[in-house]
Amino acid sequence: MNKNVTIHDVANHADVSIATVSNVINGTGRVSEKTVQVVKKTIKELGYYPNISARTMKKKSSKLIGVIIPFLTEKGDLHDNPFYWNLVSGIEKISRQHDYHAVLTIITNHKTIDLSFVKERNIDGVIVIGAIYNTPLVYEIEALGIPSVFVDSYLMDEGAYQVFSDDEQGGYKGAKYLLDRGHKQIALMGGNKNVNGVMRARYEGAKKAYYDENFNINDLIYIDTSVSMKCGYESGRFIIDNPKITAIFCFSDILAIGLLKFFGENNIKVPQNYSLIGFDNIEASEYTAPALTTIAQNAVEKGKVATQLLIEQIERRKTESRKVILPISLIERYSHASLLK
Amino acid sequence: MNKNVTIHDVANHADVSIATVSNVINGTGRVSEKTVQVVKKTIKELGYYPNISARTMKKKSSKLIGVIIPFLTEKGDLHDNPFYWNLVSGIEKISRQHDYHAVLTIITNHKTIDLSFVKERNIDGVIVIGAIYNTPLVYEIEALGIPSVFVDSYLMDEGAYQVFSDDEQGGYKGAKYLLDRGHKQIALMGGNKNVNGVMRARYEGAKKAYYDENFNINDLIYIDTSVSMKCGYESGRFIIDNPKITAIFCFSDILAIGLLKFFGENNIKVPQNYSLIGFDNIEASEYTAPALTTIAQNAVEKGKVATQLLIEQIERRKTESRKVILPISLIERYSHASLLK
DNA sequence: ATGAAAGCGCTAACAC
DNA sequence: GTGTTAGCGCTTTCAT
Repeated sequence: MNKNVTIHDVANHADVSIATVSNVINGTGRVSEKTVQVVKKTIKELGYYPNISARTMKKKSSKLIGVIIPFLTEKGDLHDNPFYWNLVSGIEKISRQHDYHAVLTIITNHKTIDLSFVKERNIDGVIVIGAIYNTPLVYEIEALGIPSVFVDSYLMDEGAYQVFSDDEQGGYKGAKYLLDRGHKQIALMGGNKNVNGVMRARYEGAKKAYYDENFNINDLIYIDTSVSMKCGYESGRFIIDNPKITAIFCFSDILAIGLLKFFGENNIKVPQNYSLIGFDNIEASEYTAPALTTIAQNAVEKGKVATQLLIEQIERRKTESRKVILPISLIERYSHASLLK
Repeated sequence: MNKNVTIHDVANHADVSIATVSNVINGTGRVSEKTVQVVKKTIKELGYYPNISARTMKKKSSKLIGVIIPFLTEKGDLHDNPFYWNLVSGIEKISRQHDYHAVLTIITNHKTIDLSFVKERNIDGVIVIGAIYNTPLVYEIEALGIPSVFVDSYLMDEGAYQVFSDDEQGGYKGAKYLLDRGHKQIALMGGNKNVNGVMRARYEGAKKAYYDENFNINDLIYIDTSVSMKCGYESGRFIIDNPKITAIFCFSDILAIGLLKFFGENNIKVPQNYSLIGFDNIEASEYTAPALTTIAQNAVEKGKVATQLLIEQIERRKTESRKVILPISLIERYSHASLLK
């Protein structure tokens, strides 16, 4: 039972001063090799662990990273989107590698943002997921005056550190892929693109494909919904009510999975009756029937990159860039067909 | 720019001592109503936030909860199991409600368990997910000598605080449900039940159903695999190679989703050719074709309960019990059929 | 009802 | 190469 072993105990046992112990621990100052060994041995014997709170007080750095996840408390509990978990596990991994720890905070209600823990705990930097441009959360984060990285946020602020996937390219690729196969009347399905930058970027990408290929932009329909299987399911009605539509490009695999259920129940075949493309490439997208053609992004990687960017900021090392755009790719599976002969 | 406002600043501005300010903040001691008001006003004006590190040093309590998630770094990256995310969001929610913060730690390699952060950061208590009985992790956690709650761990230690679903009852219900419908040759599919208590409990439950209903226990097959869609898919071969099997009870919806894909590709119909039951009731289980009959458990709730139990321990309030078993229920959907006329 | 002061465990400037 | 010491910002005991 080594209760509360402090640097003093180590110093006493090793017969040196606490300053020397501190130097050994931090690799600072000049300490003879012999002393280093003695001190290290004593540390081990005594089962000494440095007290990070004390260190935090001196250094004004807690080695803590705040992860802020805003949940729109609407109907669709975002609980069920595996995307977050992947992101967080990427964040955790890199944090740990650099001796940081991740503190999770889920903000449920935008009206009562409470960022006080950042000051109270001397949080070194924060990673914010899916913030929305021109929103109190963004201002409050920036007002904190500490390093921050925004993921999937599409802030206009050029100075902000941001990480996102190449959503526009993804939207472009998906739409072009469909266009190339003879689909002209495409329904896009996603979250509110006026507010959600990710959705807007994907939408803009799809639109660009229409322009580039000289198709009529009016044939592009946007179904504005929430990102959940349920909403994907419920949007099915609209699609079959608009008989011109031949393909649907869901801006989330989650939506596509819901829609697939609706189609199944109504005896509509994919890809025979409709071509369907998803977005995200979540694991389940490979296991739908038919397996979903989708735009892949890597959430774990996204979390890792965001954390690296943050830590570089915190430690004032060179930061390669303020904005990292992760590549996406199209995974061809079996939910699409060509209309061409 | 209120940089580093301390209790001294507040005391100066309010023209009281720091002790009084401290008393106001903590609601301790006797302070006149008037002073309270003045101090509170000053705190607001100055934008003062108490420094938790300093408080931690005095009180030996950090208001930090460690969440420890062991990942078996095998093939199946557990990244993709939405279960964890639900659990964690439940933990985070209750933590925040009680002014704690959750620090995530994912232990990837059992050989190098590093729990030093618990001592270094004065972590008040830990929640461990899916630990395995008689394993170094468990000993090290218990050696920490701080409050802990084990989730889904099935430790034999009667003194350990534990939370899990009624897995045995779930196994029982699922098997009995199938038995009642004329299925005798049932394949169970799950993780290694010699090591994983959750799987063992579900298995024992299923076995019990066989006993209770006087069926031949030899007709119960256990397919030992890893919990991933891929493994569910790959286990399909074994099932069709054992023609007596008429029903499969997957101890995770994830597995059932994988198996469903195998069946689909091989033109095998569910529930016409096989009855299929899952476990967990993840959101996707409602969106498979056919929708999955499954045993439901509530991961968010599990996280919440575990956190409550932990905080009660930490704050030495009465703890109702050391072991909480959450109820499960059977959700009837469309992946099963009766063999009876 | 309020204040003075000790001390939590550490780092870092400075002295030796 | 090593030791002394002054805080970091707070809580808490003990005076007043």
